[in-house]
Amino acid sequence: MPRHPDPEVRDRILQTAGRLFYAHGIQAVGMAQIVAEAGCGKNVLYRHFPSKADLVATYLVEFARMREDEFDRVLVDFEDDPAEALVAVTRHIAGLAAHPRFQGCPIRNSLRELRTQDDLPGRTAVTLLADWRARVDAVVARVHPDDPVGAAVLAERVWLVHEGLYAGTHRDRVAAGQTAVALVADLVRRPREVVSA
Amino acid sequence: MPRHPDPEVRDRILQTAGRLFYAHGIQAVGMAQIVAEAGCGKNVLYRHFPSKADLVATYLVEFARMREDEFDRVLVDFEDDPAEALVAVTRHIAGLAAHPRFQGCPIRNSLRELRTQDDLPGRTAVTLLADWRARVDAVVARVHPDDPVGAAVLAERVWLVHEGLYAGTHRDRVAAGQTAVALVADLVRRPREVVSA
DNA sequence: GTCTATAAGGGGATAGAC
DNA sequence: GTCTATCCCCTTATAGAC
Repeated sequence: MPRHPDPEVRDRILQTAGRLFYAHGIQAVGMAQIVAEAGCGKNVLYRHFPSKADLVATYLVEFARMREDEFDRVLVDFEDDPAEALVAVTRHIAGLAAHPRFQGCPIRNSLRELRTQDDLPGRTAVTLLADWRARVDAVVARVHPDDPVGAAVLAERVWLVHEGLYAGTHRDRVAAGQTAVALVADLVRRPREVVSA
Repeated sequence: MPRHPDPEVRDRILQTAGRLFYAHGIQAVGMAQIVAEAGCGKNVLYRHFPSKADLVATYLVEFARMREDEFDRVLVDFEDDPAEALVAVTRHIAGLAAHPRFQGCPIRNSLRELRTQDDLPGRTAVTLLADWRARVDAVVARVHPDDPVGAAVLAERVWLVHEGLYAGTHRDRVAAGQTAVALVADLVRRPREVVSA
């Protein structure tokens, strides 16, 4: 029971909210439940986050930051082999999907759940997803440094596979992960197809 | 203004509910809104559907029935060419995804939105998705009639691509559809890869 | 003052009663 | 068809402990 302003409580609120939002969905979790599980007063929550929309947006930003850190940690081992880096990133996602409590991609989930792209969470999700896509594109570009068209085709294909893996509604997510890794490895190692018209 | 039980009103309720559920999400649409837009009394709705869970489950079943009919209409043109049939099915999904009001797959959306697989909508969605998967598997099996392993690999890959396409969170769903069609065509026409261990 | 805890306001949810 | 009952939502405001 700290009596002085506690900078730690904000992190605890955010962590609790993130865990609940991810596990049960954003709309299914109320502010009262977050307060109860975070063990703080409702006043404190609203002091740090003026509204639920702010809390959701912060949750998405925080998740994206953590995911990009993981992304960087995976990439650092494959700096001189972008093709293998792409496979490794896919394998990393497959590892997430294999977790029993995996519930898909929080950013895509929020877009599917909230629908609107006009409010703060919607705009945040669209921006974060575009940033993430740009990162994947950057890696793919290094696979085909002299072939921008081939790189664009490959990026779109890899992204599509990642979308499928992040969907997370497979009957067997482990098998889906292995399939995604094999498929990306297949795509990335073969010379690119002839693109018609 | 019919005074007797109107068998037509059930369809109107179901159609209205389906349109609203798909457009805005299941949790975001209330029974009052459905009643208002269907132009019937609340008691009529609850006479046909005892609870919202029943209405949602019926909505999912009805959608699956319509989608399987579309599936059959596409397949009938490619009875002797299962590989092209698979590409055609993918192209059909791509056409759906290209629609400006496309919101992904209702069945997958309900699983993502509601999370639980224990209640009636959850069980219904899981069953319908398994049925749909079985249909895709049946077509893929005819592509490699003498190679069950290759067929299983191909089915898993095609399903993964379809999952990605149905996710519907792409920045450009038309491009994603073209990519999916090209990718499935690529997968289905090449001899299968050597599967390691 | 800052924390926790609780209550209230305004709205909308599902469901049922008339 | 309307109207009501009961509950939960987000949000704000109040009451009391340190």
